[in-house]
Amino acid sequence: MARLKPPAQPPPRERILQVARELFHRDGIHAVSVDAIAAAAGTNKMTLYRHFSSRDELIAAYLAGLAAESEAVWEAASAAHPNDPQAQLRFLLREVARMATESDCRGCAVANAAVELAERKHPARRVVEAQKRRTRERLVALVRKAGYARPERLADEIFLLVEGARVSLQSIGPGGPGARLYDLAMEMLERAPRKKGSGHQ
Amino acid sequence: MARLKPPAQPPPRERILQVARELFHRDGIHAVSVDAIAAAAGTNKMTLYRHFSSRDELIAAYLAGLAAESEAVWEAASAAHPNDPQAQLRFLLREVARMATESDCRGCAVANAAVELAERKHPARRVVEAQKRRTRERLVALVRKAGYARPERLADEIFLLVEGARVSLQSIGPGGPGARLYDLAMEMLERAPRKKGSGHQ
DNA sequence: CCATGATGGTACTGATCGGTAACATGCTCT
DNA sequence: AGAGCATGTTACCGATCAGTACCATCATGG
Repeated sequence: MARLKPPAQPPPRERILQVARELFHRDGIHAVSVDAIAAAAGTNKMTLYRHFSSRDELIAAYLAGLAAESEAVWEAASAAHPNDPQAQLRFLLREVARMATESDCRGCAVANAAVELAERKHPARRVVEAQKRRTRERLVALVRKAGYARPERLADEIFLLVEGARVSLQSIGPGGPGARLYDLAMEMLERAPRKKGSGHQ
Repeated sequence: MARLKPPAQPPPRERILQVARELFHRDGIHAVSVDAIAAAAGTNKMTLYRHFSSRDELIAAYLAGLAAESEAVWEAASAAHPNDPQAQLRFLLREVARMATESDCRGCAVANAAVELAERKHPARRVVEAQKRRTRERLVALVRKAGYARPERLADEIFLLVEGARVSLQSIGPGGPGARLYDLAMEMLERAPRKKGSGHQ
């Protein structure tokens, strides 16, 4: 008796999204079938299609989940170092650099999706573009808040370094230029000119 | 009479590779069937399989062709500005920056292949990795020849900027940070410290 | 002029996959 | 207990695709 229901397991929609997150990122979106996702989630295709009207919509939901995760990282940075944009930058760069040096990491799942989904009208592309735009804006804002002159320029520089590190991880491997990401970005932040009148060193 | 044979058209193998280059890059590797390539090349699947033992081998040949094309660009830079590594760097950066701002460009086909072909044992991955490694080495050599201190570091910085510009082109679009690629790289080259004793300004 | 080899064309197989129908099960709330 | 609803299960359809068999065509070279 006393069948415990709450701890049983999360509802199928969450399990499906969790499994999709892992398999899509690890094997590539086009390489994973809905059957495989449903099976790995401990359910079946029918239940999957009761929660997602199509495979493409599952992909879009997957990407939306990634975007939410990215937001969470930014908020974690803000929470860890409130009112210290320099420390937040270091925090974020440390996070992404750590990921971009793991040998089994497949880079940025959002950027990968953009590469895999070449059709310009794919519903997931809107999510991808929105997420990248948002990241760029947050980065610009943070760099500006840190007191740098030409914040858009410096932010874009960092943005490109990060994106480059994460793609090249998949082509040239973990020993490639991406291994220098943290050092390069940190030196860039140290050398970059501050806005005059900024209170920083 | 006098049927002209030489100008007729290149042999099917070349046509197939040419079409594969266009379609694989434009639509993504996994989105193009061998039927589509054969048809677009004005031939058929049977003839395709007489020249390539499998689809994967066609992909590998496609990537080998891209690598050869990349070599040609480096040699063009060397030929256009012999014994002027600075000018060669500008030449190469201008080329890649021009491509990375076209709205219909799908970035680096080699890097895209690495993203699309997640299986670590895919025969094409060897070609991808070799090409990227080669590019990195050439860039390091050129930067060193240009008289910079810390050439590996500066070369990797440029490498990451370029790679980042070409992926982000596909996610955030042509108005993204990649639009600054040329300016950022040029300023980086101007500001970077030279090896002491270097004859440059 | 005929043999040979490369190519074009058609048709097929076997497998995978997205998506759906129909039915069975089991939980929840009343 | 019973209604209702989400879920599990199986089977199926239609389409696509990699790869192959088989034959027709046509140029070339002896």
